[in-house]
This record gives sequence, C-alpha cells and structure tokens, in this order.
Amino acid sequence: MTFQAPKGTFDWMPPRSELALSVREQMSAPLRLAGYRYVETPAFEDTALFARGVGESTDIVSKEMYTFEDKGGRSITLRPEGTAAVVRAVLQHGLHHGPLPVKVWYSGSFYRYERAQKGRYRHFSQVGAEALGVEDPALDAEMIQLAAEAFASLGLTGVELLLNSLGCAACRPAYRSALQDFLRGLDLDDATRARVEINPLRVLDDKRPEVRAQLAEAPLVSDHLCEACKGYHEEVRSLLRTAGVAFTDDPRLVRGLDYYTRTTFEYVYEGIGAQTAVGGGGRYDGLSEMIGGPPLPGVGWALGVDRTVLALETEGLVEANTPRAGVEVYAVPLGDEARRVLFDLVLELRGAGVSADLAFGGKGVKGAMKGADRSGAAYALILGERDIAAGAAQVKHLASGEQTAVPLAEIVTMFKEKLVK
RNA sequence: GUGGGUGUAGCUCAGUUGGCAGAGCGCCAGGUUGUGGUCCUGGAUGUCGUGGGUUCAAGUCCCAUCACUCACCCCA
Repeated sequence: MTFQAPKGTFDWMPPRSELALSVREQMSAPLRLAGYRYVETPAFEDTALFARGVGESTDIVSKEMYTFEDKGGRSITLRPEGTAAVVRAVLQHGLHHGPLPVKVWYSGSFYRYERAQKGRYRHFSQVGAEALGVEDPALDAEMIQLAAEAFASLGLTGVELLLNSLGCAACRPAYRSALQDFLRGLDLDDATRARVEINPLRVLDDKRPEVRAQLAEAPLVSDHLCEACKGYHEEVRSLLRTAGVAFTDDPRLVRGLDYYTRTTFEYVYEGIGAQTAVGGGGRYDGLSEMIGGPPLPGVGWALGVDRTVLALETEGLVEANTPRAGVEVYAVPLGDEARRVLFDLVLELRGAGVSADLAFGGKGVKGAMKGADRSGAAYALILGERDIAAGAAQVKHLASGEQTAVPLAEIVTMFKEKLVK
C-alpha cells in the first residue's frame, strides 16, 4: 500500500458508493417534481466570495477553508458550502432578471479543513436547493417540506426537524445587543468571549455543559422578533402544520453561517456519531448584497449525503435503498471461436436493453462459471464448439440449475422478452 | 489546534509469563479436460505501521514517530 486517501477523506466503494448515488437521486427527486433546475458551479471560487458571503466571523472562514494561491496569483478557495457560489452564479448569469423565484438545485463535493471524525470529513457531499428572488412564507414552507419528503422517501423515521426564526435587519440588531449584554456577564473562556463580540448568536449553540448551564436565562430571538417577522414565521409554521410536516420549535437554533435571516431550520438525527445535523438551511435575504449584488431574498437548504448514508445504516435501510448492481446475463465462452461469437452476442444483448457481461481473461469453464455465479447474473450463456456446430447456445438459469439449448438467432429476443419490462 | 483508543495475511481478528507468525472468511488450484453455488483435498499471501532502545531472545517491555479512529472546538 503506497498511497492512501488524503487525511480526513475517504473513498466511496461498492456497494456503499451505489447507496450514496441513490441517496443523491432520492434527495433531488422531490426538487425536480417541484420545478427546481439543476446547476453546477466550480469546486473552487474566489476566496473573497466566501469571506464576504459566508462571513469573516465564522469558523468556516477563519480556520476551515482550503485556500491557496493559483499560478496567476489569485487567492482561490475550495468551496466550503454551496449557497454563496450558487447565488454568485445566478447573479452572474442574470437569472434573477427572469421569472421569479429562481429555483435551482445542486449536488456535489465540499471541502473544509477540520479534524475528521464520524460524520465529519474534509471532503463531503451535499445535495442543495435554493429559491431566489421572492420573499414568501410559502416558499420557505415548500423548501422545508421538500427536504422532509426526501428523508421520508428514503424510509428514515428518526429525522427530526427543528425550526426557528432569526429575525431580520429591523429586529435582529436589538436582539443581538440584548444577547451580548447577557453573555458579557457570564463566566466564559477567551475564545467564547471573543465570539460574544463578533457572532453572539452562535454562543447559544455551544454544547459544553458548563456553558449550556449559564445559557438557561439567555434572551431568546423569539421574544425580540418584529411584527413582520413574527407574522412571517407564524405563516410558515401554519403552512407546515397544514402540510403535515412535523417540526419542533427550537428558539436556540442558530446556524454557523452569517447570512441567515428569519426562517432557520435543521434536520437532526441521533445516532450517527457526535454530529446530529443531516441537513439544514434557512432564509438569507442579505446574502446577495453582501457579495455585491442587488437586493435578492432567498431561501435554501443543503442535505449531507454522507451523514444521511450513516443514518440509513443505523436504521437498517441500506438494502432497501441500494439499487441492484451487476448484470442479468453472463456469457461463458469455451474456446476462441466461441469467444468471438459471444462478444458480438453480448453487445447485441446490451443493445436490446439486456445487461450482459462476458467472462474475460481466458479462464477455464470452471473459472468462468464461477465468475457467472459471483456476478449475480440470473443466467449463464454458455457456448462451446459443439454448440456452435448445433447453432444453439446453452442457457442456464443459475438459481435452479436448469439448462436449455436456445438457437443463436433467438437468444436476443428470448432474453428481451424475459428480462426487459 | 487539544484529548482518548487502535495499528498482526486481501477482510475480521486471536496471539498466554518475552521463546518457531496463527484462525475464520476470502483468494488460487485440484477432486470434475463442457458447467457455478454445497462438499472434500491442497496451496499462496506478512516490513507484526515505522524508527530506535532493553534482552541470549521482542508481535509482546520502553521511547519516539506516523497512520487510522472516536471525541472536544465547530459544522452538513
């Protein structure tokens, strides 16, 4: 073993890789049904995009970014999250001048320089969705429902939805300073004291018991919302209730990124290590302006593919969500002439929509049959000198061991009828 | 960045008081020269993470180091 995957990363290998791919598909299926369009942006961006979009005060920007200088002297950063890049792309291509809301989704890899542990890696995968240009509680509710639907379609029952509102430019500042006043009176370590000054909301998220204990009397955002925010949030909650989306109000739910306003939510799951969030998102009405764009409200989420796979594993849902892999027909040639005939026949079968493979490598019959067995194929298609002379191949049903001779000219139609729906 | 745990065959792991490097599974071959699975027989595979130290002798004890892993901080 000379090389291994870089520290903090891992490979998706079969069959887990196929489960992960299927998870991505099932996460995006509800989005496509709701009119969201697929977008793809580069894996890296101008560092300033994240510094301004995600927020200088966040840990992501201050210590978790993969930043480097390219040969042209530009500062480049591997994307630590998706929203800032998607908003950048929407603005760059003027999609916000078209019909609103702009609804897009993405699926890809993200990078954060952190110490790895279960459910947290330096390279990770998310499926995300963003809806831009409209401030409508129904859009927030749709967004939240779509992710809930995605988790439900995977069969997960342990996903809990937490909901909160962080207020807006009108009411947040007052709350922020009220919270700071409270926090400054607590007994906290230096790093946390610094956080109180730059990003006090995140202190509410601290999981250390000695900090938690002091937060019991902390002022809550929900008590400081302006009338507009209160009404907006009530409407989101009411729409969710009507839609049958179960949620729990969590007035302490804040998120790690600076750009969130109003609706904030997180999908949490117990039992995938110390991490609990399998997805999260919210409204970010100020983001566009932070990165130099026009006022453009937005709401979105990102779901963690890796963590969702872990959740599926803890709920025993792996098999149910792993698509059948492998081929249906496995061709076993006996001799060079048979190999040539079967090579063509296998291509014909694939052309007709029947998955087929051939025993490569000139193994003996025994080895080739073993290959047929291990491939998981339903049928072995055996051809030797005697069969060529007779103009028929042996078709063996591997589960039952039943074997019949089928004329070569009828092989493709026979399998097509049997296997193609 | 900080702390705990673990490194032995492809995989999962045993290895006693320091005394010849092991098992199961997998892999390969044969039993069966045109037939897989089950069964039987045989076979191959090791820098015991790495480097140093103690010792007649180290997988085992000591030191260092690296990797993996879990957790803290933080996050999807």
